[in-house]
Amino acid sequence: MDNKTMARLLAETADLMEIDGADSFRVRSYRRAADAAEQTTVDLVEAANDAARLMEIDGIGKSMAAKLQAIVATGTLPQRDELLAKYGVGILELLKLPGMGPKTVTLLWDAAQIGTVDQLAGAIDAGRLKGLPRMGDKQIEKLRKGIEDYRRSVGRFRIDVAEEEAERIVAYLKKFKGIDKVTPAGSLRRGRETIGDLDLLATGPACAPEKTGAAVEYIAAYPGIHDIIVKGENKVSFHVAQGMQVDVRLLPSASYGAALQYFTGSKAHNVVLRQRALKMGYTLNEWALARLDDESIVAAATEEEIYSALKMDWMPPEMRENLGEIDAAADHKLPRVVALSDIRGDVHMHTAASDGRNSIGEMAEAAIACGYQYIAITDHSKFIGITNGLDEKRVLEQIKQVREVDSAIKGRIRIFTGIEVDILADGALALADEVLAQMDVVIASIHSRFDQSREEMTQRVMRAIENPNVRILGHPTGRLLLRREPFALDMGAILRRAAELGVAMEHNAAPERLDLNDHDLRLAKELGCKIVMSSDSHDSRNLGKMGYGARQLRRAWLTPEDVLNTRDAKGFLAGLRPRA
DNA sequence: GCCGTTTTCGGCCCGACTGTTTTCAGTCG
Ligand SMILES: Nc1nc2c(ncn2[C@H]2C[C@H](O)[C@@H](COP(=O)(O)OP(=O)(O)OP(=O)(O)O)O2)c(=O)[nH]1
Ligand SMILES: [Mg+2]
Ligand SMILES: [Mg+2]
Ligand SMILES: [Zn+2]
Repeated sequence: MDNKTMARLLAETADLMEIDGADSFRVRSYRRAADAAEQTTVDLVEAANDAARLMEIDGIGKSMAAKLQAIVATGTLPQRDELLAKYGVGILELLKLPGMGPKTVTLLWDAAQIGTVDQLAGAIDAGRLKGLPRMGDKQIEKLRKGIEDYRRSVGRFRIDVAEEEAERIVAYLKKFKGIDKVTPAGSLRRGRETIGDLDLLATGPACAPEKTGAAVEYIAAYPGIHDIIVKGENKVSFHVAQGMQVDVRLLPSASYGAALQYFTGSKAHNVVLRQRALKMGYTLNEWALARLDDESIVAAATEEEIYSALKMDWMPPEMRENLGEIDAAADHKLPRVVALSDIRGDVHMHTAASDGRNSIGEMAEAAIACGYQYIAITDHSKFIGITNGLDEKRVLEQIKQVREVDSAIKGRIRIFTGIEVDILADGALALADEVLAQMDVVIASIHSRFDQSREEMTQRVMRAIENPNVRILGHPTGRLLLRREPFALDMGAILRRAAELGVAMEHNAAPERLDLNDHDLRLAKELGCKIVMSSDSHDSRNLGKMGYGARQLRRAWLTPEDVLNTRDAKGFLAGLRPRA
């Protein structure tokens, strides 16, 4: 049992309760608890014997704490089991169809004994839906298309992929006279590692009420469109050929701040912010913040004005996940989170000596162009499955080469020696200790045997960081976004020990990794671990591309002090694990 | 079911779009 599974059980229970006709606020509290289980840094299994500790988590009360304890003890939740026995598992998938909500699921179940997607598809083909309440021809066609879209849907997208798509669409939209500004919002603006859809805010005179007709037609004529989902006066939603959904929202320039605030979200942040507005005698929507009594507008043009009228500091979009930022902003206690521009060096990169493309000198020149003060050359160690990994002899040669280039470059940048040494299946390292001891930056990483059990993997990493030469744990979970799951690991135990030893955790900023993720970065900070953000470049052109990584650090509320490579070269080395 | 700068009871965000609704329900952002 783990937090993620517990979150899924609670979310499924919420879905089932809603289909079963439960009170909607009660359903909402289950959804809230599911989100809390997923986002909390408390290990729910560890905390299960302490109800008071569970109840400290926002959204977990007395009753939810007891349910969490039951899940840990038995592996299931009786409520969920009973409802599943009544409706069958297929009902959960049915609810996932676009356009399908709890009311329609209940109708189909009561009136036509439909409880799975396949049964629905069969009923549509057989014409069995005709005559059901609220089931006209258009509604039935909508459901048929819903099944088609669901079966074709590809899920979420990596943020770099989403951003590229967004840039194409933004460029098209901006060409329309009267659309002044197109601002990406939603999870893309918040910097989430994956993006469910693109949310684009269009503002300008052509987006003002009663005047949107031409702009809407122009948007709907975007050449990349596969199909249009909805098209109204104030918004257009469509799929592009690659399957990504795009929501374009049109609002007048005077509402820009309220609109951007709304469309940036997150949903949970919006709901709490709107509740705060109500308590203060205001109402907040995407058009404006207005007084409840005479409906006069208090703020609308900028986000700063909205937050300020709510007696809060403005905060970066990355922090808007309802994880304490509303209270912090109201108390004027928001931390100054780290920015990409704070980064002064990059200490994980490969050269042509192993599987990179460039020489040491080329990497150094590229780093100078990025404005960095130092880099470390960290090629792979010799290991099965690694192209061209360095053995002890080649490592020693490379140390010499690095020192030569470093002195030839005459202080324009500092080049540290280093290695990305493999952690073998038993936790030993792939290079001899005497050699590792001669290098500045020793990153230990796992590139093999991802299938080990949680206990084996935890022991393996523990043994590796106990080696006094290891100064950074590289891409600690090994995940590849949307391709390979993180390996099973007791992250809390690793981070606690790493903090004691002074081993820094890497945030690998390659967009397919972003490892550690935002959640584990928050946990690392809580447990006192230092972080190093690195590009893991295999090509000099990728140096400096750590923007998505910086967004993850900000999502974890990390400040420059938490990130070692915001320091100068001397400070960076001093922040690493002390050498014996 | 959760929660408290009026509350331990009585609230719980707010608007756009679609369909068959003759006055609004359902779904989604
Ligand atoms: N007030 C309010 N705003 C919402 C609600 N649902 C969505 N929003 C706002 C905040 C969201 O960030 C924004 C875009 O909605 P999306 O469904 O696209 O969510 P988001 O982009 O955050 O995540 P995603 O990666 O697309 O799954 O719209 C809601 O129920 N109430
Ligand atoms: Mg979105
Ligand atoms: Mg959206
Ligand atoms: Zn690696």
